[in-house]
Amino acid sequence: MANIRDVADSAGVSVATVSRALQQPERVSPKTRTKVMTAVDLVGYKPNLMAVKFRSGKTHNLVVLVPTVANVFFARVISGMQETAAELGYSILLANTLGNPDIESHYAKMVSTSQADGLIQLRALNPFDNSMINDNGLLPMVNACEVIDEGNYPTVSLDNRAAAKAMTEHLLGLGHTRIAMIKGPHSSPLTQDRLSGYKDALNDANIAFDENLLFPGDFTLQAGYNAGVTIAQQADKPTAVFCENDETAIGAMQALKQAGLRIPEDISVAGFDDIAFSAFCDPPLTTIAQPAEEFGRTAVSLLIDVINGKIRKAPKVIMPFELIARGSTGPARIV
Amino acid sequence: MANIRDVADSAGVSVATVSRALQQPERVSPKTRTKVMTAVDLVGYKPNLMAVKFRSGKTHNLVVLVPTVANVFFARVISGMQETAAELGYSILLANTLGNPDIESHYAKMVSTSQADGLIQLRALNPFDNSMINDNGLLPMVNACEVIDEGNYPTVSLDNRAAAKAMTEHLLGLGHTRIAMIKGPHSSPLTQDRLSGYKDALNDANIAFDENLLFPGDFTLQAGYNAGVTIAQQADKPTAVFCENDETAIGAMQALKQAGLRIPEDISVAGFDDIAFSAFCDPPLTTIAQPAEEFGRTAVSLLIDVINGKIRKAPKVIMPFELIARGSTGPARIV
DNA sequence: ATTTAAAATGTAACGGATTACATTTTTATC
DNA sequence: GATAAAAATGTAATCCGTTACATTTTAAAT
Repeated sequence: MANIRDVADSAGVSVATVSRALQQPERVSPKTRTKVMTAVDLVGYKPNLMAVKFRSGKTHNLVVLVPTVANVFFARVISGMQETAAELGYSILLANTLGNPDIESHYAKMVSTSQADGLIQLRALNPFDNSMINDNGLLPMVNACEVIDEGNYPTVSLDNRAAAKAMTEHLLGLGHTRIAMIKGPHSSPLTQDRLSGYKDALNDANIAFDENLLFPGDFTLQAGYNAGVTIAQQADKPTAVFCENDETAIGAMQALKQAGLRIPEDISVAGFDDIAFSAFCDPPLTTIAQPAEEFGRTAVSLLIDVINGKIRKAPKVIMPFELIARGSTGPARIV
Repeated sequence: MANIRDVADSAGVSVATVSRALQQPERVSPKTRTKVMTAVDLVGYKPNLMAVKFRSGKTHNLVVLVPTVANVFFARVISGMQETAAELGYSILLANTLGNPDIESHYAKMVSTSQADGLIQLRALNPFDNSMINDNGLLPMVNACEVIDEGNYPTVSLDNRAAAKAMTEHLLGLGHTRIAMIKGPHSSPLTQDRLSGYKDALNDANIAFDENLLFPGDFTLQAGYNAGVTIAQQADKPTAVFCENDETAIGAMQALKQAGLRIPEDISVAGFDDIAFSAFCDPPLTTIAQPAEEFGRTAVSLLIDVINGKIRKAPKVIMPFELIARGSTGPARIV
């Protein structure tokens, strides 16, 4: 591989001149510029960006930890990230962690080992050991979507509690009083927040919270299906099911329909996220839309501010949500 | 940030000794090893991997170009990649290109600019200009899933033609003779191959190919829906629709059902890919399953062989497929 | 033509870890 | 205890651009 010295030799100038001709063309005479460009082509010079980044100490890489890119919601967030990153001259190094702590740690260490300038987590947990925190006591990091309170990191999140409350109120407004909830993974603060919002709405409506209407899940189609099967078998069925994400809802609908229940006539189903499939399932799913791409854009933009020291107090950005009412929810069946 | 010299000073040894204590502990005395380790902790030393990679010329990074991580099939492929890469000590730099040539080029250049050792493309086109081809005339690259013939690159692909033929034969076997096809994007060789397989089967069955049974698509839910609407409006409807991917099929089913057609009684629908949603839609989708994770594993493993110069003639790996018959296909309605 | 300022170019240090080669220390052997 | 061999450690070059500082060339002004 040709290096800058080969170009300098070929052009008959010094390496400094070559560097200037490439980085700040106005600093060299037009004659020299031409000579250098010709030499670059001649020797097939490609700058070794590893060397550049090594010397400058700035990699212009951002690591993004995603539990799984297979989550359609995350995919949209990532698109937004890539967009803003490209605009600001950064690359996204996307780490599909599969929840594996080894993979998480491997990629997160890219920051402390100078391979990336900052980190965005699209997940809640923060199990990084201190080896990942740099000397200032703070890793350049932003938490998005699933947010933790601990730590002085900027966050971009939804008011999940308010959104879940809004959805529950939507169901209450349709006359439902026995509303089941299929939860997300225990470890996720989303699950806690959405559950709280659900309870808030019940409370405001003077309906007692019933532990038996809570079903476990993990945000997957299969978990939703399993919960749906259980619900369909119950003697005293709920008239509505609020699922903590759309995958869960789609899985649950499948089980409920297979059990002979009509949606929404016999039972209403609501989701959360508004993934693409939700508009195309049968019936189309009532859900909470989140500005996914905007999550990504905001997170990247915040992270770059952190990296450039432009942020003093860590901002906590709350994004707006929208309740999308579709065919999967309807008036409660009179029992 | 503490560097290796700080450690050396703190431990009272030379930098060479520190390096050896960390890389090849058996090369230094136990006494020294302890001193060095203590110093490492004391000064909070984290090796600058940018420096290491710069000097060694090996980044142990692999760039993966994906048109969109939102494609659930690709998400599985990526998981497989990450798995094998981690095993072999490599990191995956995932580039969600959105089909944007600027983004593609940006990430692909990471190889020629020494920021990554190799490249995997999960897409067919090969528009890279020569600036990305290094001096040996060949970029360390593997094409997976969507494969091009040109170029002497290893490939991992499915026999899409055979798979499409198998699916068409499945439909023919159910008595269908008017089988529509909703295609993928024109630019994709997958589309060509799957169309060829479809024609092969028709040909073998002595059924004339009918141009009017071909509908455009682009692998999205919306495109499938649009095609479904068109099909449902036709006077002389086909009795089966073969979609070139599952998203398309799910979108099409939605439109057909909304138009009052029963699936599969009135019309059968088949897809391709076996994404997770396909088992949970209504009715569950008959489709072609591909070993997605295995695609990823194989691609990474091949690429690393290429990087290490272990490959002479570029292998062309063909992965097996499986037809998954579910509820969306049934006997043709007697007309 | 001379002086001065501005523009262009060159020289060399630097970033952080690795490693070939040189040197010192330890261990083994007689 | 002397000598050789082996082990441990140190010195300094290296990877490749960038850039502060030094020097040379060109242009402008008198």
